[in-house]
Formats: sequence, C-alpha cells, structure tokens
Amino acid sequence: MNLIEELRWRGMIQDIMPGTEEQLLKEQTSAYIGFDPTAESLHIGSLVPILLLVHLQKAGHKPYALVGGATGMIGDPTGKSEERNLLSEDVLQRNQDGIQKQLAKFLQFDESKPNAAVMVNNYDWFKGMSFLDFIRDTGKHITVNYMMAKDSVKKRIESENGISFTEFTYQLIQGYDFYWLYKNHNCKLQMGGSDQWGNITTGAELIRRKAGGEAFAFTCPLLKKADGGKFGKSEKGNVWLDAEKTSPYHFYQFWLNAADDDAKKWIKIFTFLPKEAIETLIQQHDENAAQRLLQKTLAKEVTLFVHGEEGLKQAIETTEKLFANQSAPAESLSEDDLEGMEGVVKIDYDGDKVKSGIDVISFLTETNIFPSRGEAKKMIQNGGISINRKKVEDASLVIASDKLLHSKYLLVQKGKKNYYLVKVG
RNA sequence: GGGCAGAUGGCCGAGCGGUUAAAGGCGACAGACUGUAAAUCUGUUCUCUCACGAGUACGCAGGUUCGAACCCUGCUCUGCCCA
Repeated sequence: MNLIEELRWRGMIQDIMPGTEEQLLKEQTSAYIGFDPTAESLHIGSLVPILLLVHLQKAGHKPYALVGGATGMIGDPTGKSEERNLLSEDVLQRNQDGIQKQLAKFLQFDESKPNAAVMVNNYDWFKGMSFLDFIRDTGKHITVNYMMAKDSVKKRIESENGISFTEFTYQLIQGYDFYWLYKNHNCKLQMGGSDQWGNITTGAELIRRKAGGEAFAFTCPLLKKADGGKFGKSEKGNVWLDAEKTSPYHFYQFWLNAADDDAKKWIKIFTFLPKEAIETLIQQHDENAAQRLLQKTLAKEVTLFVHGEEGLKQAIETTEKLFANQSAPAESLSEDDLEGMEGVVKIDYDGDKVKSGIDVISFLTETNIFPSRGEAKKMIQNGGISINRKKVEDASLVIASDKLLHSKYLLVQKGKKNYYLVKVG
C-alpha cells in the first residue's frame, strides 16, 4: 500500500487535490501541517495531524511542523461563530514553546536522514514584514471575491456578529505560509483537518498565481464521537498530551471509554497496527463486545505512543486496581496499591479531625473534593459518593478512625470514575 | 450623522407589570440498566445553607410604581438599512 492508500484505508483522508497521490509516488516530497499555539499543550485533537506527519515520514517523505506564532496572533475564523479575543504575546510565546517541545517527541528530527523532520514558526517570516509589503506583494494576487466565497468567511458574514478585517485576512496569512514554505523549502503539500480546506486552497492558489508553481493538499476528517459530541473531551475537559495536564491514567481511561463505533474508527486512525491485525481485532470484538478488546488495545497503543512504556504501565496498574475487581472490598488493596495509584487525586487531611469523628459533608468540603456543602449534600442524595467502595447513603454519616484503610487512607469516589485518595496524617 | 432591530442563566431560546430564580431545548453532573460502553429512563444544574431560609441575577445607570426582566429616560455594545 502506498501512503495515500494506507491513509485512505485508515479513514484519514477527507478531501484530496488531484495529482497528490502521483506527486507522492514520484519523489520525496516535503509537506507541512500547522499547529495553532492556542494553548500550552496540544490535545488529542491535534494527534491526528501529528499522526499524518508521522505516516508521511514513515513513507519516506519530509515532514514540516509549523507552529503558528504569527497566525496565532490573528485568530482563525474557521468554525468560530464570533470574533475571538487575541492572545497576549507572552501567552503566545509560552504556548509556542510548549507545543514545539511536544512535537519534538513524535517526529524524527535526526538531521543525518534526508527526510528529517523540520520545525518552523511562521512568526519568523512575518515579524519583519510590513503591512504595505504584504498587501502589495501578496494581497494583490487574491481577490476579495475569492476570499469571501470561503465557507468560514461566508458564514461569519451572514452571522449577526460579522467578521473583523483581522480574521478576514487570516486565510491570506496562512496561505502565505504555504507559499513561503514552497519557495524556501520546496514544500509542495499541505495537510490538515478538513476545516482547514479553505485556508489550504488559498495557499495553493497563491503558489499557482504568485509563483506559477503546483501545490497539493489533502485533509483528514474532523472527528466526532458516535453520539455527536465533540471529540477529545472527557468529564475532565480537554484531554491533553501533556502528562502534567492529563495524567497517563486519565489519558488511558479516555480511550478505554470509547464507544464501540468510535473504537472501530479510532483504532485505525490512532494506532499503527497493520490492516490485518485491526480486522482481526474488530472481528473478535464483534463476537464478544463485553470484553472491550478494541478499547483496551486502542488505549494501550495510544498511551504507549504518547506517554511511553512507563506511563502506560502506570496507567494500566491504576486502572486494574480501581476497576478490575470492583466488587472486592477496599480493604483488599494494599498500602502499596493505594500509594502507587498514578493519576488519582491525592489529598492530605488532618488526622485529629478523623479521630474525633467528622461528618461526611464537612469532610468532603474540607478536602476540597467539593467546593460547597450544598453540592456535597446533593451528590450524596443522588447516590454519587462512595467511601472505601461503599456508597454513602446517609448525609449525616460520621467518619471516624474505624473507616481508615491501613489506619491512614480513605478512598473516596465521586461518581463512578473519579477517585480521590485521602491520606490522613 | 439618520432610521430600524436587538442585548435574558454555560449555550440556544420563551417571557413583556405581581403566581418568574425566570418555560422549553442543548450541554454538563449523578443514579438505574450495562461492558468503567452506546441507547433509554430518573434526578440535579445561580450562590451559600443539613434544613427552614437568605443573597445575588435578565447589557449599564437612573426613574415611574405598593411591586419591573417586562413601562420611561440616558448610556454602552451588536446587527441591518440610508447618507
């Protein structure tokens, strides 16, 4: 299978410009994807573009990861119903640094290889450019009519909030990136999420008109969950690639909780398992879905890719302790089991209060598991709180020393999946 | 500069003098069911409170009224149209 065939089979191609496949077969091709520095860390939504670059590099082509230091200052109107707030420059700087660090982990930057990955930042070529230069040299090549026809712009023009000139120019700025990379790095291909199609074609158009060159592109579908929800959000919010922001355990849990239909799609996209292996897995899963073989494999592979062996090991260990034997009493967990649970929120609590006995509600608020007594009470009434795996039925329950595991721990559950280990000292 | 329309809880969106902490939907959280799924059903969803209750809230500032998200005045912002 060639690269495009492979990606097509994996469901990673949405739109593709004619000639792209031929170009990739013809020669080693340089290709780029841009990443917006909207946050300090990338999240799993950005994993798809990263994987595109990885596949590309594996196929012998040369990947360029572009960090949008300049475009991030403008704000992409794509998919946004209203004007965004601009990020301040120091926030941008911090975000760029964080993202660069992460990208470096996934691609091969070894310069002795001809297809070593390259990191670029579009701020480098925009910072010295004057407005007049830009509108004379670049703006002149693209008509406003062309720009307005783009979906992202059209929607905003029709909406009641309108679109600022700043965001309107976004596609030109991004288009210029493609042109610049074409000119300076012979980069002929741009990839991205399908929402980027409009911006990408502007760049290709610019290369055609301004340089008389030929450019190619393809996009991958934007992921949604089977229930229509946004991909990449868990109960905890965004799922980040940074272990500090989303622990390997929570990361692993995200994939483990994928719906069946999603798991079937995602395993193709997010793992490098070969076609036959995946087909076998899907078949096995259909025979016995309750085993969740697909989810387990998916979670394992992706966690390994992002967090490495050690992160995966910890994630699985914690998962097994917390979920494998749910009917087992909490007392069966050893001290090491409790201490070793990575990703579980650990809280220290005043031992004297437990010795003299404390009501659950005060306990839950003083440990900051709940911000207010009212909320804690409501959750107990809803049956959403367990302590040491026993559901708290009565809001007036008193916690005393006899509840402690190994005389110093309390395992608190908020809902089914949120665990807190309270260490009493 | 002129005219018109609009600004309601995380979002959408009703309300148009008292019964409105504000219908309905979405989202979110929890429970039951299950496979730590999906679908479904149930509960919760301004803040504080065990509770009774209290405090804030319908763009901002004033005013009319026993009483205003709803009426009046001024201001701010947004969209549309005209110059």
